[in-house]
Amino acid sequence: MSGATILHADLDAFYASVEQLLDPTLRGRPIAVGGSAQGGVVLAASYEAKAYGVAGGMPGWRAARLCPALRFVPGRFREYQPLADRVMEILGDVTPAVERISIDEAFLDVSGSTHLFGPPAQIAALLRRRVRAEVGLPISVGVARTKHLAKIASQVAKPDGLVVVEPERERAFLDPLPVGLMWGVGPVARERLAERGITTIGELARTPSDAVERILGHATGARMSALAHNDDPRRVAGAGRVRSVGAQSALGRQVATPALVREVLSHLADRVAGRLRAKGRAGRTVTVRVRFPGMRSVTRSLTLPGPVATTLTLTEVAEQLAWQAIRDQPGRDVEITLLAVSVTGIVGQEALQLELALHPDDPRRPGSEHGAARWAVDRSVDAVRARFGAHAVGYLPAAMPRLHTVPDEFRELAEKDR
DNA sequence: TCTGGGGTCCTAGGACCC
DNA sequence: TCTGGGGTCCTAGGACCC
Repeated sequence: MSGATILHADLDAFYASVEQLLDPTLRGRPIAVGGSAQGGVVLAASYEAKAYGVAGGMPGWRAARLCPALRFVPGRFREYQPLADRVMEILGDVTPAVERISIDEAFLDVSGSTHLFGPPAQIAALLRRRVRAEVGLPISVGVARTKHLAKIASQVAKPDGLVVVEPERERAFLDPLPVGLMWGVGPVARERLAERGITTIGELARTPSDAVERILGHATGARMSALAHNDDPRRVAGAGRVRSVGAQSALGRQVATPALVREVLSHLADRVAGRLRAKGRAGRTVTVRVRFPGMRSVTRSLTLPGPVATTLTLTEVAEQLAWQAIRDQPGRDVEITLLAVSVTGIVGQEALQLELALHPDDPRRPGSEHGAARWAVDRSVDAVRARFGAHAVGYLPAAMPRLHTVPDEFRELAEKDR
C-alpha cells in the first residue's frame, strides 16, 4: 500500500488505430470511424484528426468542417473485440489482478509481480513493447499509487506514452492539471467550477469540501473533493454485477405512428429480453425514453409486481409507456427522434418464475397462465437463434424498412464492451 | 443543420409504512 | 385531538463514462 504499483493501460484512439493497422494507407492521416460529412456521429478519431479538434461523439458534418481532409471510414467492428482481447491477454501475463473497465482499457495491480518482472515502470514498458510488437497497436500506460492517479497519468501520457507518478511527486503532479482530467468531472461540472475560478486540481484541493459540495451536489462534490485531495481508496477488482440492460435506436425525425412505434419497440424489446434471458436474469422496472426534435427527451417507467424477461411482455409494457410519453406532448403528429427501452431492478434466474403470474392484457395485474406460453416461445426462439443465427427467427414485423443507423456489429460491441 | 449505443450513479418529490 | 420522524420504494430527470 506504499509504492506506485497500480497501472492504467489504455489503447490510443482504439477503433481508429485498428483501422490504420488494417489499412496502411490510412496511417499518419486524419481519419474518423463512423459518421460522414453529411451526418451521423464520429465514433472515434485518429490522433491526426484530433489535432484538428475532431473527437468521438461529434456530428460528422462538424468534424468535416473542422478538418476538410478528414477521411471517413465505416469501421470494421468485427475486428475490434478479438484485437482488444489479445491485448488483455498480454496484460494478464504479468498479473492476474487485471480489472478491465471497457473494451480498450484496464487497471492492473502489479504489487505481486515485481519479483518476476522488475519495478512497475519496467513492467509498463514491457507491456507497451509487447502490445506494439504482437498486436501492432499503440497503448499508453500510467503508473501510480492509486487508480485515480494512474488513470490521470495514462491520459497525460497519451499518445503512445508512459508516465510514472512516484508517491513523493503526487501533489506536484496533480496541482497544475485541469479539473476536467478527473474521473467524474464533465462539461457541466467543469463549467460550474470555472464560474467560481476553479480550473485546476490544485485549486479544487484548496477549496473547502463543503463549498465543493454546494457547487457540485453532495455526493459528486464529496467524491471530487476527496479525489482532489488525492484520497482514493479503490482497489483493483473484478467486474461488478449488471444493474440494467437496455437498447436504443435513433430514428432520424419521424412522426410517431402506431406502426413505427410498434416496429421499433418490438425490435428493442426483443434485444433487451434476449440478452436478459442469455444472462439468466430478469428485471422488474421497465423504462422507456422518447426523444423529440431538439434533443429534448422524456422518460416513463413502470415497476411490475414481478421480474420480466419475455419479449412480448416487455414489448407491451414498453408500448404503453411510450404512448404515455408521446400523448403528453402538445399537438398532433408528434415527431420523435429516438426510442429507448431499458430494464432495471435486475434479479437472477431464481426469480423468473414470478413473471408467469403476470396478466397478459395488463402486466400490472397478476393472474394468468399465458406467461408460461410466452416463456416457452422465447425459449424456442432463443434455441433456434443459438443454432442458426440471430436473424433466423423472430416476431418482428418485417413490413417496415430496417433503420440501419449503426451496424449490428457495433451494437454487439457496445453491448459487451469488456 | 441538431448527434450513437451501451452503461452507472445521484437527486428530489411523493407515497407509504411503522 | 390531526401531528413526529425515519426508512424504503417509485418515478422522472440529469451528469457522466467508454
